[in-house]
Amino acid sequence: MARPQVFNQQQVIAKAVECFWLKGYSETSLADLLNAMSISRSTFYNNFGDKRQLFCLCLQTYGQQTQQIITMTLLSNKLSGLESIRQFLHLVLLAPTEEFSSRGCLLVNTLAETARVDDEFNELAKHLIQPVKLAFIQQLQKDFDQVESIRHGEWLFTQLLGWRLQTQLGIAKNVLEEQIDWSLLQLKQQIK
Amino acid sequence: MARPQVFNQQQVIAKAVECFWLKGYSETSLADLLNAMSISRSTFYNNFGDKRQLFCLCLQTYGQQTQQIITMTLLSNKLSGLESIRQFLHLVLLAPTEEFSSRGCLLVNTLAETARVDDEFNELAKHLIQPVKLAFIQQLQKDFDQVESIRHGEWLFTQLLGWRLQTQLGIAKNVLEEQIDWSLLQLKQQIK
DNA sequence: TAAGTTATGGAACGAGCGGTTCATAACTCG
DNA sequence: CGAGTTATGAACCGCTCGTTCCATAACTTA
Repeated sequence: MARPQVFNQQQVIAKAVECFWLKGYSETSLADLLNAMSISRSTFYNNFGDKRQLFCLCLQTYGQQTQQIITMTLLSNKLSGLESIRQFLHLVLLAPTEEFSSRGCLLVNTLAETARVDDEFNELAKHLIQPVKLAFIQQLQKDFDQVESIRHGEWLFTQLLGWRLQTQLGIAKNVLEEQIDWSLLQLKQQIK
Repeated sequence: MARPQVFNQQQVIAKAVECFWLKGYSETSLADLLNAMSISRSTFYNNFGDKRQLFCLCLQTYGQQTQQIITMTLLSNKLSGLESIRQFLHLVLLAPTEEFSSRGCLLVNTLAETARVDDEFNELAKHLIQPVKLAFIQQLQKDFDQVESIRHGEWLFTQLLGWRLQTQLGIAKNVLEEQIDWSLLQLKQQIK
């Protein structure tokens, strides 16, 4: 009875994610989005509300993909706690091509961009990145008690934030790898 | 022969720094600046060129102040290498009031905001923050050889970036202090 | 006083922004 | 076919942005 949607919803959202990922929320104009998504202005507003709503949707989509990476690496339970964390860090920090790693992480970028400026976005990003920290803590509980797992998990999370910023400043991959290995080594030496 | 400048140049620049520090470059409007600086539109353009030029000036001013903190703490040479680094970190991360520490660091904020978006600003911020990393390395050379000083200095610098982000996300001061102490402890244990 | 410099307020600019509206065309299915 | 839904492009809105210009006033010094 009705004309079907011609565009692939997920594909179009993926394009929007890429825009926001590349330039951040405020620097991404509607023209940028429409161009990348290859839809008309009208279709945009009919389907996605407005720019803010689309951005929230993009954050959530990105968050889900992050969840999948966590599930694949951190929660697969094949490796020891620290080794699964190492695998995760390698996957998100070292494995991507230069073009991708220079984008950083959409959630971390959003945290930095919207801090002190946009509470709604900031809270959402903060919420969506929590699973990473929690997964760290969960893995560390294989080797440490509750209190130490939390302490070390939060310590690692802080470093992850630093590394994500560093990848955008153009840190050399081998330096980054050394730092990751060294940090994990410090934790390994704490295991009784 | 001429009417003297009525406003205090340094004071007015300090106000501009505060604006950019609070909301970042793009979110700070000219109206915000004029209001905070208490000067007219015309005076603004006559004295500071335009918004971009003023921002560069603010970054440099902030960089100089950072230099002074470095000189006071890191290069005073009264303490051991690691202890002077601890003093520096305490001063910039723990000592400020909640209102101040939630602003983060103007240079780090700028790095995050302008990455992938504005090369000129990004390069300038990157340049102005180098002294911090170099001072770390310089201090570590009291206890480590050249190669290890560089490695550990860059590692600490990465953590500083993470901590600066964390302070904006509202990390508890005591957790932050624990992390700093723990990181420095790891380095201390490396001293032969 | 007169010349020269600096500050001021206000008007106006062009451009870009996000968002709305509308008429029209494309399409599916009863 | 015709009802109902979806997509489209173009025009348009009001707003804010950074920036420029100008006439005028305030002030110092020769």
